Amino acid sequence: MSISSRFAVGIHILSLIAINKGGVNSSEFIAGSVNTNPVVIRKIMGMLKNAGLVKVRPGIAGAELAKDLSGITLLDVYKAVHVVQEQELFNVHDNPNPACPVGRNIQNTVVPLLLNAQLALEKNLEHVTIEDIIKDIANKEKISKE
Amino acid sequence: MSISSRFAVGIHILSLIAINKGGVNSSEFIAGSVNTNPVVIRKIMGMLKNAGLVKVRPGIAGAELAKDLSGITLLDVYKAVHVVQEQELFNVHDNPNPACPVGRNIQNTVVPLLLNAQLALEKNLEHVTIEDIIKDIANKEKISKE
DNA sequence: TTACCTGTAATCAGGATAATTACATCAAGA
DNA sequence: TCTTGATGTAATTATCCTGATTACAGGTAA
Repeated sequence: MSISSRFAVGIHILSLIAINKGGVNSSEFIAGSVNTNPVVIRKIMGMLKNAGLVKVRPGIAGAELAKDLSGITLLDVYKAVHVVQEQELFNVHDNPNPACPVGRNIQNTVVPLLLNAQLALEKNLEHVTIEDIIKDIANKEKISKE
Repeated sequence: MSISSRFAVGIHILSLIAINKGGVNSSEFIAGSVNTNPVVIRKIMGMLKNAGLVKVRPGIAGAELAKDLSGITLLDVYKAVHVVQEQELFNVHDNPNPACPVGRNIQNTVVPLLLNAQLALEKNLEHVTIEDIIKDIANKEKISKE
């Protein structure tokens, strides 16, 4: 099991739009940087648009950020691209045997614990913004030029 | 995307073995409580055995815990049943374009952040033991009898 | 020997992913 | 207005994982 790369691609897209501000961020241009098909980019871009992170219009080439860099967290992206259903990171078997003490209690016992773990993950993602990513990339570029 | 229910079933199995201590925990018995096929149980049991959490022997009915209840954490179970590959909860697209400043840095920038989030999840699981689960089940049973 | 268990390979349907083709729709310039 | 080139989306495909199931090899004890 692995969380879809849509998430990482979403981060890539937003970072690229931010860094290439002024340039024309068409789906083909972005696909070239991500190294995938433009349709894949447009699909993910649609999700980012629905989440209010990005402005795109049919027929007009290019995309812009709809929010300030520092106002977009990785959690925003994660939720936007629907890589994990709400409260469903962990799958729990259903229909355990109600005639068994373990069977009839396991769900109520385990589900809150797993939700808690999922929450810990998501809280962590909330503390990083696209601005942080951009700064890190700029930093790495600077270092490599030295 | 969803993390395989093997994890929840693994917890179920260990809890059942603990509570039914003294009884014969055959794969068929456990399957009856989980409500699945005995082969599914045996496969997961094999993983729990490889991880040193459980003792089972070919030909002999029943399984026992190989460790103390309080010494088995949810993280132990999670790792035992291989629901998430080491350091691969998040999938990152490969071969981004090295000719692009974002493309050539995105992996080195994003991977550590995602690993960090995965670690937050796993740390959380480490703080809960099978003993906690058993106590919670016992508690819920007691309440429901009142 | 018989009966019953564990271990495991093989198969199957169902669902998700990522890539791709095809096409409808829209906007702007010649 | 017509052409060009972009976005939006449906449909298809190969690949992979899951969970259930059948089948059978091998172990253990009465």
